[in-house]
Amino acid sequence: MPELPEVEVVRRGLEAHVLGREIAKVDVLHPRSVRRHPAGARDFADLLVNRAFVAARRRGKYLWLPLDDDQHAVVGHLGMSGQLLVQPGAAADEAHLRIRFAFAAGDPELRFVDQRTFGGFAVAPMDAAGVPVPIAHIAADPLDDAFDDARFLEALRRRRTGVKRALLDQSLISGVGNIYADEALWRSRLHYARPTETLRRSEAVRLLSAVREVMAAALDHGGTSFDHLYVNVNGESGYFDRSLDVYGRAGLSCRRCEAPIRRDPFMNRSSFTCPTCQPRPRRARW
DNA sequence: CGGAGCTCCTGGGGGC
DNA sequence: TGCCCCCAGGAGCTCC
Repeated sequence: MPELPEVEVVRRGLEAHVLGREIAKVDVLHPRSVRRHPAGARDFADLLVNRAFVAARRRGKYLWLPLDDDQHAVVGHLGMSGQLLVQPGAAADEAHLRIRFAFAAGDPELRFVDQRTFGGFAVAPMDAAGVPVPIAHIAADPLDDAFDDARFLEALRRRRTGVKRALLDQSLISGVGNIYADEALWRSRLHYARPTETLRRSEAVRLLSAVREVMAAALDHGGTSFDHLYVNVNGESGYFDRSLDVYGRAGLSCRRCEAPIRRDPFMNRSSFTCPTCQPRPRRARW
């Protein structure tokens, strides 16, 4: 389950391996992987052949590769299980290979492998700022220079929802998934059901700092992975679950106070909290 | 229009 | 051993 730091590692890999190379052939092996390309798989491939990627960019967990026509980009999301692999053409196809990008100069080729097919790609026009139109509505992520702290803190406290829901809302702040939301809330000692409108400014500031710390720590380790499905662009698995303080630690003791970590159902998934460090607010909202 | 809930998908794992 | 069901999750969509 790649989160922002893992996607950044993939972006760097793409930058190193696929830029400036003429695309010779694109095979779409599963239609669902191009479902965000309305004109279909054939059109997706035709728009890319004889073109080249000139950059590798990211916003939140979205990646895009601008083309040498200066107008379009391949844009996509890895979803839960997506991997971008740089592989020799002679390597056997992976069990869940969905898209193959082969280059005129030969090896290596780029492969999109995705077991659960939540991920996918499209060719889309870019807006004046160079952002693909389909993702122009996504907020900046907290590691982006363009992220406006003051504006985020204001918008957060104007919301009328639980603080974790707000963290997961990509129109407010992008790139925060379930794992890092729980980690950042634990660090800042906030319960997921805390109503956003009751957050003191200092608490909101602490929370934003914690989000950045969690992401930065993961990036330092070359991307976090808690799932064998996650593999970086070179196919090497990152592994960093020792750094997790609460996520997935139900019943284990809190690293701060030793109380047993609890797991609660949350939006058809889970939230992990320390009942002592993160007491449930009297007026809970989620 | 903001907020909340549903849906897509696959394979690992537990229960029986 | 085999079958069934639950679970993981981002984000687009729909509904109120």
